[in-house]
Amino acid sequence: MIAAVLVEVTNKNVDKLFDYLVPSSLESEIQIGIRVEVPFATRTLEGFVLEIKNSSEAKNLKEIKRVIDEKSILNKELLELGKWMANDTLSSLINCYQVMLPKALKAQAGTNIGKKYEKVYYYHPEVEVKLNKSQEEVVAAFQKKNPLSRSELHDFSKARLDRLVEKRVLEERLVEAYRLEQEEEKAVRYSLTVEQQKAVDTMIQTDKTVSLLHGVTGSGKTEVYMELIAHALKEGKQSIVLVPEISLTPQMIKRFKQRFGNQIALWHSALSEGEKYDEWRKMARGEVNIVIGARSAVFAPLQHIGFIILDEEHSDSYKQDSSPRYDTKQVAIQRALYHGGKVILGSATPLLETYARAKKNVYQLVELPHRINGKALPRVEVIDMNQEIRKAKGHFSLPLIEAMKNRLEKHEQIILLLNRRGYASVITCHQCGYVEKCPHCDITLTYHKSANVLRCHYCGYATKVQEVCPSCHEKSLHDIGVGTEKIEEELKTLFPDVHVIRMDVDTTSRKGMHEKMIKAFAAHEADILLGTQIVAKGLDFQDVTLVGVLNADTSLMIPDFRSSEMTFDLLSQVAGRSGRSQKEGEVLFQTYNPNHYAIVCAKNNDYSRFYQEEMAIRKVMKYPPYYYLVSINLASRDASLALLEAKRSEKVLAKYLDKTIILGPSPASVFKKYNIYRYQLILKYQHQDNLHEVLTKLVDYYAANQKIKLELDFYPLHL
DNA sequence: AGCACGCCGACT
DNA sequence: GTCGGCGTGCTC
Repeated sequence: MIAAVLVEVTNKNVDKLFDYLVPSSLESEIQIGIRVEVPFATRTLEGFVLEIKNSSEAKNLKEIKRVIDEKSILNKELLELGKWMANDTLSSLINCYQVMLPKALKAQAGTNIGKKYEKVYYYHPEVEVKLNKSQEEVVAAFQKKNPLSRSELHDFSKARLDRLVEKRVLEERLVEAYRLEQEEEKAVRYSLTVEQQKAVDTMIQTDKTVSLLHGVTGSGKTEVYMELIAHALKEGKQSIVLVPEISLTPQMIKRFKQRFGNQIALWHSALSEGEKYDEWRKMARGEVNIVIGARSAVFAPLQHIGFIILDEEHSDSYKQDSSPRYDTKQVAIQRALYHGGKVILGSATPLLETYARAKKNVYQLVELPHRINGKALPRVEVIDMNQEIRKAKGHFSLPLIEAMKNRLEKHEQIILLLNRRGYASVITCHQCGYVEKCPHCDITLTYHKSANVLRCHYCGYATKVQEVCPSCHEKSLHDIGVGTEKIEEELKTLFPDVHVIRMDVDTTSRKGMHEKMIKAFAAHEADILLGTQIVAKGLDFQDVTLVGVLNADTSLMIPDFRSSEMTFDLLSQVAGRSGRSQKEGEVLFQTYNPNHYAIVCAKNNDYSRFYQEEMAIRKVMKYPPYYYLVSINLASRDASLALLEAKRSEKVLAKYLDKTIILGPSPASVFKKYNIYRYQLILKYQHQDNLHEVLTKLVDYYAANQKIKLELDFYPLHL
């Protein structure tokens, strides 16, 4: 018997099958998808058995050393999914398998993450011995339940139990346990509105694999998801609910537990590797029917998938930013096709591509245009900072200060958003908000201090930094950038007695801090929650009646073709944080671009107009959804070598890709990181049949090159 | 990836 | 004379 093994080494050169002899003693244990230990050159490696056969082309076969697992780790579906992914992203197969598994189950020599065992005591009443009073007390505990775990016998000391074990009245056994206990919540029923019920029915009945659930904030998407899951359960099918990491809060999980009790497994980065291993086994053994998790939960080893739901489907967290750069949506679709299940994409502000597909009837479009409590969305006002800046106190305009005063007097709460995205290296006019854009790519130029130039990191266009603003002719072009600390200081001057919670990457990076701050604010321990992007996401505070965005435009200046879309998403989301309960909410956007469509549409909660405006630009500028993008990065410690190879690649690609627009080479958005320099090529195309073939050749060409690393991204969300 | 093999420069 | 630099090639 011969086994073809894919070894753990993540390198394109060894990303192929190696044949090994299976010693007869191991023949009964070997299965496809199981892990084995094999000799490989001078080392011992782990790998997955992908084929079992009787003959081999290779000679001098070595023997498999050891079989690691009792049962196969990768089932037929996951094995196929990995192959599809490797081909789809042009990354190594072993990498694709590894990314689907918890560390405990990756092929990786040297990791040792074990199962947890718990001591369980069995009571044997048939054993006839004399017991004293204390021992009778212990035995009495077994009246209701037998056996009992050690934790259930917490009241009794080890010594006390040991005596009974000696007498053989009790028997100790070690039983496999899970680190995360299933706690039962009491079931809460939800009733759906007519609109929600209609959405559920449509998504169940449609013959399309993918549905887009487009619902305004507060339209009750979560109840719709739960109803779909319940429907699947009735048919004996399981579901996966994917959420952005940041939304995976205890409150959110609680809602699902209240409805579905202990049928849920969790999957997110805060779990320890041991916990992940346990959750994975619960899924693989069919002990749970629902998996809630972040991106990689899309690989949950469930057997009968009914629904895969992607909440906040526009979130960039669904894109893996290292190899394999898979798109969670594509993986979900692939799995749904295999299982005959369905994919549900939910968002208040769908990704432009998603909405375009729904409009074209590729996806089923389902709209939830109304808030569940029948309340109107909060009133949004745009404050034109061009007018207000002279009267403003620091970063606070008079209308914002007034509104804050008013709310504070009523003891209502305020959220302040400091939009810090794209904060780095952008030159802007502090008088009128002007930013210089690339004439070819329509993205903000990045400031390169050393050469004192502004450069487009898509196409490489460069121009000298101006002294005077071309728009308002004031001499006030500066690097942008305000931090939350500065704003907090200003707040203290404006409102000396007010309690502020500051939430940004710095204050929330410690584990559990994010959660703690949210709790504190919910408990009214502060009047103002000041933070970056993080405050915009899905938080639900009853007493918040004012949301202020200090600088709505900053994200408009991000050097990325999605900057308008990101701004619209952010503003729409943060606006939805105000007036969640009975009190009426109010939202203020401070901006230098009061007439920009992203801001106007967010103010009017008008997704459809935003969609039209943005689509027109995408069409002219040849961006998605009209064109597909591929980003190619060439990285090296040697900057000039990276550039040279990027230029060579560009020539080769230009020769073979006749219908593709090639941009660059240009310095990548993060040009230098960890002393590695990166140049970027961007491909834009609509139809290019040989694209995969040509890029495969390019990948293979650089696979052997130690000095250059080629990174390919077929689904770049950002460039 | 990691390691062996092999071919050229500056040292105890 | 040898130690060690890294370019090349191989791993069932």
